Amino acid sequence: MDMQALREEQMEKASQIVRVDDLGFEQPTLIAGADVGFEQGGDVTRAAIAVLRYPSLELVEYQIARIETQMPYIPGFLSFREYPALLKAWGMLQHRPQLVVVDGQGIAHPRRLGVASHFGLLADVPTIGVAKSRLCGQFAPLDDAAGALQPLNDKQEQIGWVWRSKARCNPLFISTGHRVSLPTALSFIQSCMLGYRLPEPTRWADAIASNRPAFQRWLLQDSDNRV
DNA sequence: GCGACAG
DNA sequence: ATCTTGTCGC
Repeated sequence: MDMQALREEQMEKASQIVRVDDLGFEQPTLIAGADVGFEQGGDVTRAAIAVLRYPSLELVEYQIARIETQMPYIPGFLSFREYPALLKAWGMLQHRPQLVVVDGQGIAHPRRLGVASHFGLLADVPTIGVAKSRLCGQFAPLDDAAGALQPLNDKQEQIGWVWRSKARCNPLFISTGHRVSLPTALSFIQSCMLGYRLPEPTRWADAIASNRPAFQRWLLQDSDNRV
């Protein structure tokens, strides 16, 4: 693959990313979490999108899309590996979320186009990037207490936040995906917490993509409700 | 040249 | 990311 061409595509699309609030709603009614996993040694890419009601944060719908893996994982080029499956899952949704929390960086990326930004631009939906580790940028030492916050900076500009969502847990890396400002990205994620390290949209998407016990229990309860 | 490096 | 049991700490 032509890495230089991908790099230029990133820079071109990054210039289209909207970093200020252009949400299209006062308070959202439906939000979503998106996560991607892999099967069969990496040959199959699986994207899960969970739709939650806001602000109650109950799960109302989920979709799982599976496609043949298109690209290897290369740091800085994750979005090209993950967005095709994400777009497929997005197209399968019966509900239309007004904002999507994507597992990965938004503009906290060397060329300011992490997977959250890339997906948000292609789907034309407001997105926020929530990553579990750092890709680039620097930040001051973070206090141990839950709620500790530091700006994530790179080349004289703030590209995100480092936020300890829970005590004794590694911090989250939160950044603008698309059509959301940095302050809004942080406060919105803070309004999606229920006592765990990860915000609910991400937590549900992760549980669904990995078929976790919490998701299996929800499936049972849901089938009982339908009977 | 060397180290770092989302998922 | 994924492969996987027990184990340490609150």
